Amino acid sequence: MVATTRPETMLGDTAVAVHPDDPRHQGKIGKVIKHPFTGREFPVIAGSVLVDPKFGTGAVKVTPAHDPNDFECGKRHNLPFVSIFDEKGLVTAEGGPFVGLDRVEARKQVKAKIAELGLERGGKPHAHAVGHCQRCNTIVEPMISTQWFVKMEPLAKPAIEAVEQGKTRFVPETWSKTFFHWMNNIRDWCISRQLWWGHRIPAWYCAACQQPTVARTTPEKCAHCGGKDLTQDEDVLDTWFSSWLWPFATLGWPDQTRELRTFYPTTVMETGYDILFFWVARMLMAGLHFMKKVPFRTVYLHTMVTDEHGDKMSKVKGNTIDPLEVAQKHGADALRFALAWLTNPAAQGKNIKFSMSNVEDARRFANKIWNATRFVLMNLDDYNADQFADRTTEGPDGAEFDLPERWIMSRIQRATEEINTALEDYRFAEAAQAVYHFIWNEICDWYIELAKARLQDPAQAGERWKIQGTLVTALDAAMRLLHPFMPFITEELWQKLPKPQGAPQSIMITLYPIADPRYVDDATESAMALVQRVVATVRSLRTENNVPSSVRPKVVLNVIDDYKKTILDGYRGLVSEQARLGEIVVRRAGEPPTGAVLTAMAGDIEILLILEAKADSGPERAKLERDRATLTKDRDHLAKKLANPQFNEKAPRAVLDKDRARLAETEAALAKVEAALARL
RNA sequence: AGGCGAGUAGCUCAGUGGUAGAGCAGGCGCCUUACACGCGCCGGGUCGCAGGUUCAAUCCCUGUCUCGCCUACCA
Repeated sequence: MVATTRPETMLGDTAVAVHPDDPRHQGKIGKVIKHPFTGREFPVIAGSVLVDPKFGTGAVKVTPAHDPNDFECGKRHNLPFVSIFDEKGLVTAEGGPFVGLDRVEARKQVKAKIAELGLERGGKPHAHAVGHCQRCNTIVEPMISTQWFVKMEPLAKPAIEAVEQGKTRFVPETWSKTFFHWMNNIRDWCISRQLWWGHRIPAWYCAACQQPTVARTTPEKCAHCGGKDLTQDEDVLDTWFSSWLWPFATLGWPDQTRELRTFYPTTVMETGYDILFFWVARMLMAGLHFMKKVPFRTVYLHTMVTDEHGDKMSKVKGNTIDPLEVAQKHGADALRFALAWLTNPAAQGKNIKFSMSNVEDARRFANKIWNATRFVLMNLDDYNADQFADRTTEGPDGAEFDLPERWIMSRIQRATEEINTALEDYRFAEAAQAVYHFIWNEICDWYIELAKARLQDPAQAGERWKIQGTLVTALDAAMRLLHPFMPFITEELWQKLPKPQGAPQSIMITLYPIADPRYVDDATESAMALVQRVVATVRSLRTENNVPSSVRPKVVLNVIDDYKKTILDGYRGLVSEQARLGEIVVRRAGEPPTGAVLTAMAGDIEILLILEAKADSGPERAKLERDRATLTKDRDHLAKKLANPQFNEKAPRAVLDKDRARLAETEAALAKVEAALARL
């Protein structure tokens, strides 16, 4: 008794296989079976590969001409290969009484005939794995036919060696494992395709001797018998069979063109990881075979772009996006930036979940850049680019520029460094995010804001050209850093920026920024960080306590060291402007002011906001209590850590010093919070 | 079944041996003369689970669970 999901194929059976160790079927191996319909006689064979004794009845019918596994089995056991379907899916003469039936009809009738003869032994539901056409869902019928293959092993070997020797490397490197696994187990490549268009296979069959003649041009006569009646193979070549020639065929090969000499091999091949075998590995093999050199030195593989649910885009499913439509709606820059933002080196099984909201975010970013540039241009009426050309952080008198100018110059270098490093490592998302952060959070949120009031202040007219020049410098750097990610808007805006004599005609031919260590300024950055911290804390205090933006309260800053006093004293104007304050007093110590006072801590700096009248102390108390909880937790954690003798003994000096300093700061801040709470 | 990955804030994802970050989403307040495609502020995470190594683990090791991808197979 055998089980089958496809009864109709029994017409082509030429054996029944059982497992050699299966006690149920021991005596049957070698016996001959008579086919109930065709009358054909065939053996019961022992098949340890094909048969899983735990599955079904432990006996399997073998149809070598219509099943890939049975085909292999048929070769192993020298079984006849009986084709029971023709190319239209109709039963051939081999099918005996069923001849001429469509395969679907044949299935019904074979089943009925089995029942009629009393041979049916029941059935049960079974999830089968018969192949279906992806587009029309028709069952695919495996059949035997003559097709052309490329012998892959001799081609694979040099490619494996090239990767082993590092002539081509994968980014991320982990893909070389997958590559080796596939290449070491490579199968011959079937290049025949039964499509109605494409390059016809250059093989001709002789009517006289049936032998194939393979030639570059249409042959006059059969290479074997000289026969003149030749017919070309109907099949066409697999598309990848021409694609694997891409790296050199596109450059004029087989002619030794200038382009071929210049661009072969190329540097980076970039594609989705699903293309690794289809194309990348094959280009590598073809390149080594025809050009004797690898086609590219680096293969960058990114994850697949899927829809927002993580489903692979496919025309059949209808979840594809049309890049041209997206570009039409949101701009090519937005589309490009959105993809860059999401593109990091491929981790297997992960993908880029592409959604329109990413494109919309990128478009907002483009809008932001546009407006920032507009602001700068609006303030350049009296600006002379040539005057500023060689100045960056100090004036002709040798005097340093003001804090914001020195700060953004330093930040330009940091951003440039970060972006370049990320790009060199193929971490495109990180690079894109770094540009975004630099432009939005540093240039727009801080530098432009710090520039505004000073540009309008008649008392600072002498500073004006420095601020203007620095704004232009920052935008110039920003546009050039962003250019690979948003080529169109950056060119447009860059063209509008004032430039000194002799500047390049297009942003495309400017140099990509390189960090200049001369402008990296740690002291300036930490001073600015202090200003930012105090401003942020005051803003938070005001917002949480509903102090309207029209009110400009006086503030007292109690600091615990001279460094902070000097910095905050020196930049009271900036703090006052950004935090919308009135008078600012910075002091080392003093009695807490009486009356309507709001208190908050910026690290260990105590901020006392003095109001006309104080209303509800609830929000202030809640915030101070939250601070107290956090600070207490931090203090306990640090104290416990530092009390551990093994920590003191084994931890690096720098870590110890840092933690000790942090404990001291935390304790000081906590004491001030406690005092403020007591006063409430 | 074998191979390869991933599990971190509501979502999408960064990240580092020294007490966690972004974008978006959410809440509150603002038309503060570049931008409401905006500005300011706020909330939110025992970094899948269990062991181990270490002075110290989200990060290293082992096991485990879940999810995904690739390859093979499913009479």
